[in-house]
Amino acid sequence: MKDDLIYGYIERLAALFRADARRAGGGKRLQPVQLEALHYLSICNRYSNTPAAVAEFLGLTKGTVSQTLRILQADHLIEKEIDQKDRRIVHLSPTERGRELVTRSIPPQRLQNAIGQLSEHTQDNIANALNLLLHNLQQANELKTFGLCKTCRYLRTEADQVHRCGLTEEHLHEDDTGKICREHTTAELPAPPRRGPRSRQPRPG
Amino acid sequence: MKDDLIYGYIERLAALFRADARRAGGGKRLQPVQLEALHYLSICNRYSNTPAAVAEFLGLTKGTVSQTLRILQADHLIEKEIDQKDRRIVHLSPTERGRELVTRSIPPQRLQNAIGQLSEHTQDNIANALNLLLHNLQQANELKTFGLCKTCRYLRTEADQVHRCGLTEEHLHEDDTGKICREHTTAELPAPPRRGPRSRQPRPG
DNA sequence: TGCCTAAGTATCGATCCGATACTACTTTAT
DNA sequence: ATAAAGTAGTATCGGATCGATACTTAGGCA
Repeated sequence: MKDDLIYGYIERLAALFRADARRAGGGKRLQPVQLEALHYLSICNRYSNTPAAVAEFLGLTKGTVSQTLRILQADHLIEKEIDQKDRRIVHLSPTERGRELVTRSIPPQRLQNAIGQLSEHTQDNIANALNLLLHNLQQANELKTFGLCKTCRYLRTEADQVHRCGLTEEHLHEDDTGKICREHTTAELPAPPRRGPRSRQPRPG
Repeated sequence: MKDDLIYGYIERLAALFRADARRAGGGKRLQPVQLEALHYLSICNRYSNTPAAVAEFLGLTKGTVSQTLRILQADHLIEKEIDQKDRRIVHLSPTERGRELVTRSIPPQRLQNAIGQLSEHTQDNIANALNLLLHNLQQANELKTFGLCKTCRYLRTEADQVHRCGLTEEHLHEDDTGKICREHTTAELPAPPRRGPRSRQPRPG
C-alpha cells in the first residue's frame, strides 16, 4: 500500500497551492476558501450554482458557506438571483470582476511554472493518474463526482446536436455540457439513479 | 497545458482529505491544520522539529503556528523541550497519545479504501506521477523540498555504515536518515548550498 | 559592551467553521 | 383545503485559523 506516500504528496501540493492563494489574490486579498468558491461558481453549470451546491463541493456546512458568499457578494465578485420557479433557491453568478480574479489566480503561477517544463506526454500521464485516483476515491466512498455534464451517463445527444438531460428531459446548450454538474453520474457506473425518500426532481444540466 | 485539469484534481482530492480530517480526529477533535502539524512532527528528524520548521512546512507564519502548537501542547499531544546548545530553539516531539492519533487519522480512511482497490502497478504509477509533479514544482520555484535525509546530496555513508551529514559533519543514526529533514537538498541539483548573508550553520540530520 | 539578527510568543482583528436556531417556501399527507 | 414535513438559505455564537505587529529572549559579532 502506497497510501502514506500518495497522501504525503497530495497534502504537500495542496499546502503549496493554499500558500499561493493566500499570497496572491490580486489587490483584493481573498482567502483560499473564498477563491475556491468563486472558482467553482465560474465552472459550474446553471443548475449547480446555488449555495447548497457550493457547500457540497467544498465539503462544508451550508451555514459556513453562507458567510463566505456574503463576503464575496459584498466585494462585488458574485451576484445573487432568486429562482422564479422555486423561490427558496438562490442562483449565484460571478461578476466580470469575479471572473477576472479567478482567471488571474487559478491555476497558481507556481503550478504553471512547473507544468510548463514537462512534455505533453508527461502532463497526460500525471493528469490520467490523478483522474484515476480521484475517480476511484469517489466511487469507493460513494461521493458526488461533480463531473462535466458531457461525461454524465444521463446526457443524450439527439438529432441536430440537440443535447438533453435524461433526468429532467431538459434541453441543454452546448456550453452547459462542458461545465460541472452537481447531479453528475459517472458513465461506467451501472447503479440506477437513487430516487430515495426524496421525490424532488434533481436539477441537472 | 493541462494545468487547469491537474489543479482541479488536486484541489478536489485535498478538499476531500480536509473534510475527512474535520470529521475524524478520534474523540479529541483536531482541526486539519493541527493534525497536519502533528503529522509533520511525527515524521521529521530531530533537527527539523522546531516551530520555525513547522511554519515553513505548512507555509504559514511563525506567529500562526505558535498558537496551533500551544493548543496541541495543551491537549498533551506534543511536548516542548528547549535546546541546550541554543536556548532560543524549542524542540517538539509528539507524545504517545499524539502518535496514536496520527496513526489512526493519516492517511484518511477514504484514501485507504480507494487505494486498496488498485493494483500495485497502478499505485506505483500514481505515486511516481505525483512525485514527479511535486519535485518539478519545488525545483521550478526554488522551494524547500523537505525530503528524506537518505535522499539528500549531503549525506555520506562511511565505513561500518556510519552516516554523516556533509553540512554539519555530524554523525547520524540509521533511523534519522528515513525521516524528513528541513535542510534537505535534492541529489540531482547541481546547485551549491546557499550560504547567503546568514552565517548560521544549517542544522541538517 | 553594544548592535544586529534569529527563535519564539502575545495580541488584535478579520475570517473560517460547525452547531444551533430561525425564516421562507415547497411538497406531501390527510 | 389545510396541516405536517421537508428543503434552501440566513443569522448568531463560540472556538480556531491566520497575518500583521510588537515584543522578549538568546546568540553572533565587531
